[in-house]
Amino acid sequence: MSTTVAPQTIHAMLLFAGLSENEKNELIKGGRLRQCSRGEHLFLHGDPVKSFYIISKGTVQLFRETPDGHEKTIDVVKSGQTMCESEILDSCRNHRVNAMALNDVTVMEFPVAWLKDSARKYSAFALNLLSHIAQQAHMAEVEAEQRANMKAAQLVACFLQRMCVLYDFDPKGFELPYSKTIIASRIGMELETFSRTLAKLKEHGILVKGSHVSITDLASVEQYVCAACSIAEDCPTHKEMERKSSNKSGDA
Amino acid sequence: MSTTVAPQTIHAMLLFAGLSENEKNELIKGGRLRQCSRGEHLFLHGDPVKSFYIISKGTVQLFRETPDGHEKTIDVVKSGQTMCESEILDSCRNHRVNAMALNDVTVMEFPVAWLKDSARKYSAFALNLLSHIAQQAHMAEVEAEQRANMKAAQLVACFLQRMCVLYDFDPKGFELPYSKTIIASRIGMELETFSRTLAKLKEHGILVKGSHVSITDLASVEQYVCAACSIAEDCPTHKEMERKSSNKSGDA
DNA sequence: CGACACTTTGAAGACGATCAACGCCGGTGG
DNA sequence: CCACCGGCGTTGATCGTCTTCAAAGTGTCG
Repeated sequence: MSTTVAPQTIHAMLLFAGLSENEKNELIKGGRLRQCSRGEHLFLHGDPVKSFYIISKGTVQLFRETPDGHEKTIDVVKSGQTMCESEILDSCRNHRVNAMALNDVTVMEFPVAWLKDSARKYSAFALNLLSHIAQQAHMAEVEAEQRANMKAAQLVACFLQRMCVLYDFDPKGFELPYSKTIIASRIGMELETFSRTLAKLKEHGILVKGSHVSITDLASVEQYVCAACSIAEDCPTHKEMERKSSNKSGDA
Repeated sequence: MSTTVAPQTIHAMLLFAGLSENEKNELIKGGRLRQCSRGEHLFLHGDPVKSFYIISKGTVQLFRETPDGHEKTIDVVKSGQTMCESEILDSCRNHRVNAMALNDVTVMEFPVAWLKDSARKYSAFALNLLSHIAQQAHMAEVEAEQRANMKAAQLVACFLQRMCVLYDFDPKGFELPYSKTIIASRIGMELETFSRTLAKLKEHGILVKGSHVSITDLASVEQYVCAACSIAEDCPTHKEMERKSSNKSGDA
C-alpha cells in the first residue's frame, strides 16, 4: 500500500540519511505512536504546538478557516511525510492550521524540543532537516508562481501529475485518493470550477470518470502543462512522469 | 540609511546569533565583498549556483521570465537579507531566477560549500539557519494564502504596510523605495491594476501621490486589510504597525 | 526641445466565483 | 423493499474582478 510506511521504513527516510543505525534508533526512541481515526483532529488552529509529526500511515488534511467562513485546504499530507517542522523551527507557540485525519492515521509524535535538540546533537540530521525545509520552500514557491501564471485547467493537470508521482500511481489509470471537494480546495479553486475543468481536460489527454483518472496522452499533457511552466526543465514531477512513460511498468 | 548594513552590522544578524565573536569572525572570513552597480546582474536564470549572499547595501530584484515572455518579480531583497540559501540547501545546480541590482549594491559572497560546512561545524549556526528558512517558508505560505483570498486593494494595502515595517518608514509619509512597475510585479498584478488600486485606496485611509505614500488612517487600513486576513492575530507586520501607531515617533 | 521610461486612464474581454437547481448514490428507518 | 435523507458532484446562468490592448499624460535627462 502506498499510504503505509512500516515502522522500520521510517529508518529509510531521507531525514535520517547519513546516521548510523544506533543514532537513528536513539532519535526515533524520542517519539511515540499515536492513532487517529477518520475525521479525528490531530490539532486545531490556535492549539499550542506540542509535537513534530512523521506520518506513518494514512492521510492528513491541513486546512484553515478564512475570515469569511470558507475552509481552505493548505495541504494534504501522506505517510512518509512530516508535519509542523516549520512551525517548531519558527518557534511558533500556536498552530496556524487545523489537522484532520482523512482516513485511519498513524503518526509518530515527537515533542517540540526533540527537533532542535536532535539538530543540535547530530549535524547530519540538521543538514537533512535543512534540505527538507529548503525543498518544501521551493515547492511552495513553485506552486505560488503556478497559481499566478497558469489557468485552472493547467493547474489541475499539473496537480494530477504530481499526485501520480507522489502516490506512485499508474498514469494510465488510477483512483483519486481523496474527495474532489478536498482536491479542489487544495488547488485553490472552487469545486464547480474543478468539476468543469476535469471535463475539459479530455481535450488535453486526461480522461476523468467519477473518481477514476486516466492520463491517456502523456505527451499532450506535458505540452499543455509543462510548456506553460517556468520551472519545467528542473521539475522533478515532470522528469518522473517522463520516466514512468518510458518504463511501461505500472504497479496498480 | 535603512538600505545599508555596515560590515560590522553583519555580526549583529540573527543568522550569527549565539556565536562568539571569534566564531563569527571565523565564519565571515569565508566570504568576500562584491560590488554591483545599478542594472548589473548578480546572476542569471540557469547560471550555476556559486554563492550564498548576504546583502550589505542596496536592493536586489529577483525575477523570472515566464514562458509567454512576461517578467515576474519573485522578490525584492534589501540590505540585511540573504539570497540563495534555499537553492544551496536544496542542492540546486542552477539558479532558478535572475538577480539584478536595483541600485548600487554591495554583497558579501560566500562559496556554496561554506553554508553547509558552517552548519555542520557550528550547531548554533545550523539552528539559526533553520529558523531563518522556516520563517521564509512561513512568509511564503502566508503570501500564497493572501493572494488566493484577498482582492487587489487589500493585497496592495497589506504590502504597503509590510514595506513600512521592512524599511522602517514612517507610515504618515514615505517614498516608495522602487518603481511601481516592480512593486506591481512583486505583488503579482498588472501595473494598470496596481495604479487603479492605489487611487481607490484613499477610501481606506491610504493616500498615494506619485511615489509618495501616506497612511492617513491606520485604523481604517487595519480594519480593511487585516480583518480579511486569516493570520491577522499572529502577523508580525500587523503588530509592528500597531506599535508604530502608538509610538508617535517617526524617523523620516 | 525631444527622446525615453514610467505611469495613468479608458474600454473591452476572459476567467473564475457565486448562486441556484438538479442528479447520483449510500445509508437509515419504516 | 421502498421512501427519505444527506453528502457529494455536476451543470447552468450571472456577476465581479483582473487582464489586455490602446492611447495619452508626466517626468527626467541628454
